[in-house]
Amino acid sequence: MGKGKGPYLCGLDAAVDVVGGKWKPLILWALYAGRTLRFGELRRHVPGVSEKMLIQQLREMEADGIVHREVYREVPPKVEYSLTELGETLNKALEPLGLWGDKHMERLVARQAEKIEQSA
Amino acid sequence: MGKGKGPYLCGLDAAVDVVGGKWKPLILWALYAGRTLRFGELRRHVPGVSEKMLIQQLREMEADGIVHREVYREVPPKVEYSLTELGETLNKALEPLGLWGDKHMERLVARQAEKIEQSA
DNA sequence: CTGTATCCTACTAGATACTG
DNA sequence: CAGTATCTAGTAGGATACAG
Repeated sequence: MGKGKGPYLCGLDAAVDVVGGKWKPLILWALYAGRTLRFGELRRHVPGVSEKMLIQQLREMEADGIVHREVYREVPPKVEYSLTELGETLNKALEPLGLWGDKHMERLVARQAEKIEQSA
Repeated sequence: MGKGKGPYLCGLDAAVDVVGGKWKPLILWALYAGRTLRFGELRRHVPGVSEKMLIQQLREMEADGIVHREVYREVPPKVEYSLTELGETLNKALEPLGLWGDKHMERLVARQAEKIEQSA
């Protein structure tokens, strides 16, 4: 996401461009409610993500102003990630969507199983 | 989206898998609030979309149970698309996100401009 | 009018190895 | 610990032509 697709046509369009993709929802979820995590911790909270993808997504979210990156000049290095105020407002706006997903999870999982089956 | 990425880890993860991608937000927006549109009308409401992509996304959304497809056996053919009840609940859950996008549109557009510049 | 079929490209994302 | 670099595979998405 965030690939530059021409002017946004509505707020939803713009917002999905910011939160969409395979990893960003999980990152937002991991940093939920003021939580602060180090790079390694965050990685463990997002199962299956590679270092490269995690960095890439974090950098995009940082540039979008929703993630804050705090570097401690120590040895060994320590970097902490958290949501900015804007990020918190985004997470608030995502709450109903998350609840919707929880509520209809079964149906969505079933549909997903079909798709995997088809591609096999 | 909807590519089969293993089990969902949270509701937000599942929901974004359903609404994510380049076109689905615009389709949901076009069918907002009980609106019913024919294929050609819908296409005009989603600028730049190809026939192939529009069909593909609609089929996925139909399979996910959020879009209803009504075929009229006439000549020339006529097909109408609308949201199901589940689709309407999804749109309701997306409302805060759409508002968030509207509110911060300027910032997001600016960030988007940077990205396009970089890739040039 | 509403789709299908085919081919093609660009980008997303994974694996692996390496660095301050 | 927290990244970076490179190489590669898979997939989203686009162009075009055709069909019921």
